[in-house]
Amino acid sequence: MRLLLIHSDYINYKTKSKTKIAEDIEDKKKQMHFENSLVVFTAVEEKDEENPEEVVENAKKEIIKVFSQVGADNIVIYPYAHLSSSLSSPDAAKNILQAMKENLIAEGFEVERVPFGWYKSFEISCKGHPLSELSRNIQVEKVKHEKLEDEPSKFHILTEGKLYDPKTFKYESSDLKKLVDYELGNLESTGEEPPHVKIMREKDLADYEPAADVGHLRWYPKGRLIRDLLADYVYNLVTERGAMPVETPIMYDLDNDAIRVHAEKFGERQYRMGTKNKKLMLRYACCFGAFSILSDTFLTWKNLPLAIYELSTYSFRLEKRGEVVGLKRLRGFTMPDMHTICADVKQSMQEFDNQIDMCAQTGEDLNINYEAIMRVTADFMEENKEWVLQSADKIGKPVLLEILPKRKHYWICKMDFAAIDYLGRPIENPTIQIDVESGERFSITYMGSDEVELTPIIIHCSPTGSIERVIGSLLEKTAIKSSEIPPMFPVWLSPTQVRILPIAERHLDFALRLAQEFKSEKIRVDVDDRQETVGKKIRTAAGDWVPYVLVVGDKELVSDQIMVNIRKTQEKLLMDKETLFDRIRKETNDMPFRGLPLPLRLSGRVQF
RNA sequence: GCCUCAGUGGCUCAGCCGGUAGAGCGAUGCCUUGGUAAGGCAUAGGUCGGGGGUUCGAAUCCCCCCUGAGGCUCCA
Repeated sequence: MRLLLIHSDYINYKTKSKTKIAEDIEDKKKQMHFENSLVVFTAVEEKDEENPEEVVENAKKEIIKVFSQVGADNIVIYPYAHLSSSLSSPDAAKNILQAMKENLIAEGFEVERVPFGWYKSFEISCKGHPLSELSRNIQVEKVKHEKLEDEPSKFHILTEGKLYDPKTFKYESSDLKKLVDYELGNLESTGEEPPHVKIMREKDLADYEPAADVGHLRWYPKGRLIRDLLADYVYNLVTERGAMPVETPIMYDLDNDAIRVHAEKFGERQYRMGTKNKKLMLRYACCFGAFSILSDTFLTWKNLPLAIYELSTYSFRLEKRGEVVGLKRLRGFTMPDMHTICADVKQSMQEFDNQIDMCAQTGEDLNINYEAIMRVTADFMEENKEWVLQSADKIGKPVLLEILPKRKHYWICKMDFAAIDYLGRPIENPTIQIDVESGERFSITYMGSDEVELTPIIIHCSPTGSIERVIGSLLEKTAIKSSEIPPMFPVWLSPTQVRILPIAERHLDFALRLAQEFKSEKIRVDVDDRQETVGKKIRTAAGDWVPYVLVVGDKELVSDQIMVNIRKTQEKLLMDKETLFDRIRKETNDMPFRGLPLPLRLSGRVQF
């Protein structure tokens, strides 16, 4: 419910003509005048119908609160549809407005309700003091009868084809133990901030954008580079496995039934917007665009399985304020999202197995330890027990298995991979889900081998999870490992891979020529040409987490050997440049490369 | 959204039982041309998150709002 509260010197209105939904009224209510009134312009919304008692109660409290602050004499409830783009039915609105009036009268207030469903003229004089114009959004809790009836899930630890009780299982991995504790609600909190938040700002990767909504970030060049490299990585990963990249719009029309029903599964967590004639939602995943393409594509059984891929820059989820944190939980985030059309459940299970391998691969490539949770419905487990045990076993270590007594989402089987952060809490990253609802809902069909139209099964898969969470996981890991190795990114993701420090000004030309050689080897290099001491420059390079720092002075001018500081091992080694080229090439392997998005010379840089 | 805590130069923070805003880092300028984690001196920079209130006087006390952190809950 939306309220606009105006403390007025006076208000008068006059009914003009009826609309189709007009209520019958006495003559005296056709024209009225009130003085020193708190006028409550009210729009009753669709979601209010779920719990009318509560919305009336909450609205009453809010009105009483304002009333007592402004010192009005009476309350005028004025139906005003234009405050909302998702109105309730007229009957529900009339009932709720009437209930508001009666409840307020019961509290001893003088209340009048302006007729509903009439075209009216009105004149209002607003007092203009600070509290004289207020708007309120009255929320209702979703009625939680579903929750109450839910049987709890059963949890097991699954390893080498056998099930164990999570409470008594002997954990070799402390990460898995932490994940299980979290899932079963046994995790005690430390009350600290996850370290990645500070690091992402200190290292000029990303920051909160105060001019946007909560949970939307600005990305500086270094952070942008890492995002792009990770995006390139996932793109290569999925296209090599046959997925076809597409790009789809970020907003969808809620008048489309399939979209509305799918969107409603997400409830309040959507950004809604509208134009004059349309109600729109911002996508919270790529599903909408992907399904829309697939339902318009003619598919036959020979095409399946078939995968399309999109990197959602951005997906939007209106997470609750207290849930939004650093890179871990955002309202605008970037998610690689692949949808695979499978002929039937059996084929989807084969694909699911392949995608487990792909997700596990990302953990290895990014050097992040993932613990896995497999979640299945009881029915699915019963029918496919052998397969579930085998698939989970592909992880190569114990996984947590959740068995849901009833299907309550669109999936019957899913696997989630989580990294564990510095504070021992999971960051959910890759995910695979077998979806048995969306094919039908979005009218996706394919021609079977006997020329009958069939509905496919769809797998959702994010091979890395959101890009922001991947970066968050990498940063958390640096904090966890900082006692063992100096914090740094993998070399292929390091914004500066090699930094050259000329000792004095006369070495600058040499340093710049050397830099060009690294550049042409596709290595991101920069030169610290600032008028600072070597000690200071070394310190700055350490702060920038540069993997290789080269000091060049008089000796290097006359020799092939360069003094190289290696961050990872803390060694200082003399080597020639070809040796270093090889070393970096080996370390960055087949990972994507992009050039340095910053000035080559440190003296030309700005601080963000 | 609810509960708890916080917001002071670009950054990290001190000042907070009311009485003219401080430091370090960074920035700028000058000196120093230096071989491995902060060279020296100087200068600039703040409506103390915003609004309202109490007071002769508010960074400091009170109220509302905004932003951030933690928890609850939910997720990629």
